[in-house]
Amino acid sequence: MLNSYSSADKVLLAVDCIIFGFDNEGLKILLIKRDFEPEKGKWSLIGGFLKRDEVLDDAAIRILNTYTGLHDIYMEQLYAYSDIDRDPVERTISVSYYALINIENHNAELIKNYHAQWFSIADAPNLIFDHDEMVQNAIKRLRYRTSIKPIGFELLPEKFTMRQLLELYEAILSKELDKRNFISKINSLEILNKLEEKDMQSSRKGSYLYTFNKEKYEEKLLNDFVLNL
Amino acid sequence: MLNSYSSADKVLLAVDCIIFGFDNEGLKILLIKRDFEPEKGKWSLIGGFLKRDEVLDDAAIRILNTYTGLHDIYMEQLYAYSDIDRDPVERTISVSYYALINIENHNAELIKNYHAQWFSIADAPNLIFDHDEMVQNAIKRLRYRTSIKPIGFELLPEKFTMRQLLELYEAILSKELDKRNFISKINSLEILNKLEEKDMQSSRKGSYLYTFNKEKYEEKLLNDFVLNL
DNA sequence: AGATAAATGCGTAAAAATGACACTTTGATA
DNA sequence: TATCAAAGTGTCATTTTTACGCATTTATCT
Repeated sequence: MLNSYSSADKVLLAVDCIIFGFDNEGLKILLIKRDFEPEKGKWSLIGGFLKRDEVLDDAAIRILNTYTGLHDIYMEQLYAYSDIDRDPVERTISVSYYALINIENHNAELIKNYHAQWFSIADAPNLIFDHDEMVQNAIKRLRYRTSIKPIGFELLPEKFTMRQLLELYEAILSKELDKRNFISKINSLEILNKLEEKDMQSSRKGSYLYTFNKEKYEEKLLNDFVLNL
Repeated sequence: MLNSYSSADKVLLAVDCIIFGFDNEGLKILLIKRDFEPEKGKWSLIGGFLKRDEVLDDAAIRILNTYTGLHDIYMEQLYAYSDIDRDPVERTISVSYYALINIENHNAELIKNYHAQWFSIADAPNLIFDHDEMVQNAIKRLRYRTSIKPIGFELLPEKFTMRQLLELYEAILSKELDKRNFISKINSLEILNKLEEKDMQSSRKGSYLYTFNKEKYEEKLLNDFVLNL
């Protein structure tokens, strides 16, 4: 009985996480200042190596937790990067994962302790290796996802205004949307609960707060649709 | 200067290729009868191991060539599969690639010598490991691709009839399409050249042959669109 | 009390896309 | 020359999308 493919080469397999967040200022990504060589002190995606007895999805979760304290984050696999010299130390293939999370919910404190930091997409620093390319591809995927699945549950606070949702979509798609049409399209998805309560920060009149209807939201997640914004 | 990440585990990295082809009979995939253990003699995707100094894209090309003699095939990366026991011999992560190719152009002879064989999607045998899952995901991706990029250049003969193109789309999407609407939608893409020449096999009247307008086709490949069939 | 500013809600006209549908043409064959 | 089988071709009603307009509501600011 065969117990190894002896002639085949083994390589290091890494995972890098692109974590998107959103707040009043716009779409952000979570980066860390690398605390080991090479490129120590430079900004990078949150990454680490796959262990021998670990599934990639789990590795992504573990690595994210190790560097940020974040847990219960659902990430999706994106792409495997394999340029020979992408990591100058040793041949490493890296599989990228991405997630959307709610910045407020996820304890800025903890992230701080771990030296992770949010950056606006627009003015993020240059990243090490091929991480900038990974981020660009992740943004592309995020845009696509936006057109076939509802987005927001993961990125907005529990209660949010229509304007916030609109601004989220505008930030992801990086284009302006007509408020009236946007509202009626979103309403037609039937994934929101309108609350009695209003947010009085934003204006004198105040704007109604909404929450996501979790059940309907998840139903929509299962069955792709086309959302034309 | 650091020259290894000594504490990290190394793993085998494989590539598996899902090769789609099309002929009068419909959409097919190319499989091989495994000539080594484990699962020797069973049907499987065309796969092999990444070499230490090789990029994944190149590995896919090399492996496909090794087992089928095919060359100059453009493949796209799909997904990395990493279940712990997906390969019973040794921990192996596999990255799947897929391609569309023209069955006729690619020399049935050569494929035969290499023991590779075309199977209709519908009645392909069960495959080893997680290869069935890989195929299902590739079909999903192929359908998606169909809705945002033109397809056919890779799958049809140089000259083809509208009916052939229609049947290709029907095979990929596995649904019937209205001939008249299909033709006008395809024409609106402006990627076809209508020839003077007719194909007289198909009917007494004969049907016009078309070729792809390579330039416009590739322009469309760059800029995604939405094709609603 | 009145002005203000933003949110909301209703509406609609024009443009675009979708989808359903049927008859004519053609060349080979008998 | 009548028949056949497949190719080829256009119209129109409906729905969806888009781009706006505008009157109303309401808490606050003066």
